[in-house]
Amino acid sequence: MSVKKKIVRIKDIAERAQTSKGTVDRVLHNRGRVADDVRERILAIIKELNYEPNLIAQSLKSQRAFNLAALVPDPDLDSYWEAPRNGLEKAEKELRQYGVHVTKFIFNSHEEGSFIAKAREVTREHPDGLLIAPIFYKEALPFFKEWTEMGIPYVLFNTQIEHVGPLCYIGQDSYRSGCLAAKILRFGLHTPGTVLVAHVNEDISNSAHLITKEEGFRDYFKGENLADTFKVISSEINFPDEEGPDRQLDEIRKKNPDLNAIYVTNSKAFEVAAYLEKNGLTDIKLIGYDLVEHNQEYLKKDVIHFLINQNPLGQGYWGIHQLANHLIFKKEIQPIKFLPLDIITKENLDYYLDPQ
Amino acid sequence: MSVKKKIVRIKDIAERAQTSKGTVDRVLHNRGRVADDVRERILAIIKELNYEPNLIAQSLKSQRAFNLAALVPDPDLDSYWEAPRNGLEKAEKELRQYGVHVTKFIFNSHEEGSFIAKAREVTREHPDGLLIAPIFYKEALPFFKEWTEMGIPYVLFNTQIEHVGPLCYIGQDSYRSGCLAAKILRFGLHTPGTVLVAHVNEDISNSAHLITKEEGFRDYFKGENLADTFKVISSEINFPDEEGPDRQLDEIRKKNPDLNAIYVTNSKAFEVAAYLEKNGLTDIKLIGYDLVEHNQEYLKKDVIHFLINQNPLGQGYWGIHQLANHLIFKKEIQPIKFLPLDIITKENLDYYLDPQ
DNA sequence: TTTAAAAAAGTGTTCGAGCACGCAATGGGA
DNA sequence: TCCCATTGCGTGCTCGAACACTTTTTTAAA
Repeated sequence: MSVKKKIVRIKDIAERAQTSKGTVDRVLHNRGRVADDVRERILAIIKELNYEPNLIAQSLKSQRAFNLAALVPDPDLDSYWEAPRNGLEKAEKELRQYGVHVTKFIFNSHEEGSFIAKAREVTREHPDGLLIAPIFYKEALPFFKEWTEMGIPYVLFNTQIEHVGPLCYIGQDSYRSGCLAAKILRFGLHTPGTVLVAHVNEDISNSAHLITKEEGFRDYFKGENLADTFKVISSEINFPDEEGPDRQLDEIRKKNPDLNAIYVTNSKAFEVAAYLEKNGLTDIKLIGYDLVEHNQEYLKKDVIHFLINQNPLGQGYWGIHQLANHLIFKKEIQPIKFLPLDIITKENLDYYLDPQ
Repeated sequence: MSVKKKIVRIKDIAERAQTSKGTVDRVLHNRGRVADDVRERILAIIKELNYEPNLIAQSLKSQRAFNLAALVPDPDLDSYWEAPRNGLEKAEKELRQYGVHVTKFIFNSHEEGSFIAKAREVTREHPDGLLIAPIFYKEALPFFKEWTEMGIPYVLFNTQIEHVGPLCYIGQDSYRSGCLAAKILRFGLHTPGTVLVAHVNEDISNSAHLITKEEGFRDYFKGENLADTFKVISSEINFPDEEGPDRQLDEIRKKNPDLNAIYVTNSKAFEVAAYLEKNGLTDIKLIGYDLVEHNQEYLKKDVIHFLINQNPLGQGYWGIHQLANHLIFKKEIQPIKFLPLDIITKENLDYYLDPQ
């Protein structure tokens, strides 16, 4: 017997309280102008009937526009940023019904000045909410203060920054991420040797999360009596576009002939993979991050053995959704939303490329 | 300059076509009684303006109730089925606004008769849609025919059955799943030896997907010149609750002293793990499926090295959503929705336990 | 040409919540 | 007593789509 569930409406409450829906409405929204005894009676009935507003009718009526801003690096300069853009566009599409519109402010991920200029633009725009990839730590700080004062909620993603009062952070637990990388490499290491942590083409001073990854990685190899078997070294490998990492890697291999695994802490594993392939180094295990096209190629060729997916698409997607949850649906927001550490191989790659 | 994005309404289309919203409505719903030339004009305008109906207004108006049924095994008898239940309850909660209500029909996963009885109940109830875990292949077939005739769309999950005309299947690609398990084990295997595929406490005759997993697993070890290095054997290991798999596993080890890896094709890896732990067999690699509690324990103790998550929660969740997409939102449904093959270790387990 | 039937097109109400508006009752000051 | 401000409360329109209902136009038969 499937009985149709009764929905409690404002009108029902009004009838029961022998008053009108206008009055109930005023009580619900604390708009005042209601006699105390009537308010008490209405509140009691609301509780008794367990009234829950019909979100559908609610959002149909309100129809207000929510202008969100997204401050993200240019995907044309670093293809890693394509995914967050797709994610936020997907969320925007879903939420357009609710009046959400996202304006993108694209900056050059290699120039602090460009970031500052775009951040200023955001301030001028005065959006209802902001999604930001704060890859320039120092430069971003004063803006956080400003936006907080202006009452603009902002969601951080990709790079975790503590104590700046964002609505929430979306991304990975960098420390755990390092542990996981270590665990996987260790599972595939058959002989004692040296393991390299490589920070490729990234300014470490602005990227605390890469350091955190290294910590997690090193701590794993410190535990479980692995310290005697494996030596962990780390290196910043920077080079201009035309060159490759060849010179630096040659040097490292000369110093450590027993090098048998490399952990690349960002999406640039393909640079190392190209080097390994060129030199026929098939017995060095390689693990890196993110499903950018070049990484996928080498993953399919088994030059890169595993990739950890930071789910950049999900970061963009959930970032916009968190803002919507806060602004539109008035939901409580968890200050940290860690996304899963997805382990990717040739065999399960497909499922992580285009979500549903 | 943030211009408010114009939303295209039926009325807008009507105005542009110099007709009334009633006519546009008839065109949109193929209700006929519209002159051909007018219909053409309206369709052109709909395309041009890229009209998308406002789902909010739509569902506010219709307010009809959708009674869905879920035919699933009892979680109290096999805790694996807790997750699908949670998933479908989560989906139900999200969709309650749209009038969705899910009635659960719980059967005993060890008794065909119980399945048949509950399936009959479903038929009697005549729901608007059905989500079903068809673990009893032979017994389910006649019901599929019946439900098709009654016009009840049904979504299969967990077990893929071909050619019965479901709305869609939700679950994993079993073949790929086997390949992946092989790939991971092989990555950790340092010495030649024997690899066991174990079907634990499951009636193979009713579980084609376990066979498919084994195929994928074997094919991986056939490729890449691994056939000389590793021997793959398989075995059905069945035992009553009080006993363990000890006798059978002892025997297998006696015949294959070089056994160095075991692949359990269902969620019962913990049974094998208990055996390995008891006998101190720390150098046998073990991989299995699903995050049931016992598996988690042994994963944390590193007795189980990896688990592949079949995302049973997601299966329940998406199953209900697919029905809703079909019934309420009239979306085109892909006949197969493969869920990702998530690789789980101790380090990333947390992120897969409670979704978002 | 008239007329009825059929086809085509237009109008108006409904869903539940939000909010503007307006009316009635009360109170205080002159 | 009159006037106006304040408080309390009710009415009615709106959002966009769905659909029942009415009105207009066309077509075919007499």
